[in-house]
Amino acid sequence: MSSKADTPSTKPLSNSQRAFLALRDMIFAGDLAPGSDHLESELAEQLGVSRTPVREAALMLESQGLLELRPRKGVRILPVSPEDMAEIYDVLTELECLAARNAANKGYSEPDLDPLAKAIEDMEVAVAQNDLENWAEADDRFHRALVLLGDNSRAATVFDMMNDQVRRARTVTLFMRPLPVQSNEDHRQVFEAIKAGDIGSADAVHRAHRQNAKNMMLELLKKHRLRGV
Amino acid sequence: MSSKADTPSTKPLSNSQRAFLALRDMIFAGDLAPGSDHLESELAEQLGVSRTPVREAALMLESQGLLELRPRKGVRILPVSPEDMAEIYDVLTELECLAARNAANKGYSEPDLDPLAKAIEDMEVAVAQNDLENWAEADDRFHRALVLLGDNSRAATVFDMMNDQVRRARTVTLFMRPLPVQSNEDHRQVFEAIKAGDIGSADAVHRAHRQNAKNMMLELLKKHRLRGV
DNA sequence: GCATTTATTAATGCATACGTAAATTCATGC
DNA sequence: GCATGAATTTACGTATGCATTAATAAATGC
Repeated sequence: MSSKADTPSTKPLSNSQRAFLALRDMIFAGDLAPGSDHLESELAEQLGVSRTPVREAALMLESQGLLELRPRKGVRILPVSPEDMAEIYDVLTELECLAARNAANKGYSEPDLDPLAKAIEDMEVAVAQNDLENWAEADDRFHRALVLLGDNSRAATVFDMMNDQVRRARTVTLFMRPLPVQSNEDHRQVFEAIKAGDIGSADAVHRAHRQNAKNMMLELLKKHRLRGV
Repeated sequence: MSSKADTPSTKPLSNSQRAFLALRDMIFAGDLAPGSDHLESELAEQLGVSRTPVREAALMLESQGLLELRPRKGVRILPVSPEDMAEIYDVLTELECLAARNAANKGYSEPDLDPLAKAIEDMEVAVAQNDLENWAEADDRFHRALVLLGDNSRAATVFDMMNDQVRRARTVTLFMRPLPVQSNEDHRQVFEAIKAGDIGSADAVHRAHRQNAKNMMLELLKKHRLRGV
């Protein structure tokens, strides 16, 4: 599951870009554990390339806040503490609410909102089937579609960065949480507000939705003593 | 003028980091013009290092949105269109208002707010002396101090990135704008709201302040036909 | 004279080599 | 047995070299 739009055009990826994606996936999959150190040379060998592309990938990942280059200690996968997660949720909330207001303000027609509608449907089906994995995927899709409708590429880029970290935490906490019934109701309300062009409501409902998500996540991290995800 | 906190500790900067700072400054100073292309080898020669640190610096600058690496065309300094600037201001507005609310909510004592007070004073002196350069510097200081009081390191990092771009545009437009008298009044109101712990007011006042700044900047860019700053 | 193909150039992406400085091990003195 | 200092290892930062391939120029055919 990649956060960037998967362009179907088959452009030849450079080794650096592949290393970037590979390392990112390894971090999300937990193959590179939070807090762990890894030598550039080891990673290079694992990926079957020289140190150069690994280093370049590491520099990019560093500016995305996923790891840290520490001279002579290797790259350190940054753990995300509950306090970090609170920060991340706060930023996400602002950016998504900005998007929700912009979307409501633009007077989108129904087809434009299809991605939102589809994601909502999928979430409802998933909840009915008790399928949390598919729910999480559709939930992610909803939030990203919302941000795209906000039509602010910089907000979208920052959203992707932050959302990556949430995804990482969610893979750990997904099965600890109750069924997201209220969440689905929230999404529908946000959708209706945007469709109706009700800017204030879109912001308010989505803000409350995100606040709940934040509290839920922090509760889970606290309850299960997950201090560095 | 660096956006990162200037740590007084004299740590030996690597060539890559120096190249990063040097290139960034060259972009802000206009030595590397928006839209211009530059070969890695040229830049390397200018900076007196090999291509490697230049490349690493370019990668970092790319993820900050200041330039773009285009195979065989060199690095391209990204121009910032008025539409881009609108996006940037919208993101900045959200992050700063988040900070203003958080700051108001924390119940800071007077000494904590000193950086804000000092910046406001300096701005008033600068305006009285018709010194726009010093005003801009103090204004920047105010906004950054505000974000720091918001106590969200991720928001601060993103703020720095976006604010860099505004600074670049402001060096061009600074002397086209009227004296920022209203702006100073706004700052004082934000300060008072934070001191009083009035979250709603801090958000509302600062939001309006930022909206004005955005409109002013966009007007200037439009009026002077500056389509790629 | 124009289009198409071939040859040349040149800049990148990447591997590799190497000096340097940190970290570790070992040795030595007390 | 411990601390201090010397020797060694090691990982990084950076320079360099080279193969690849896009871009440009040249050449050929019609």
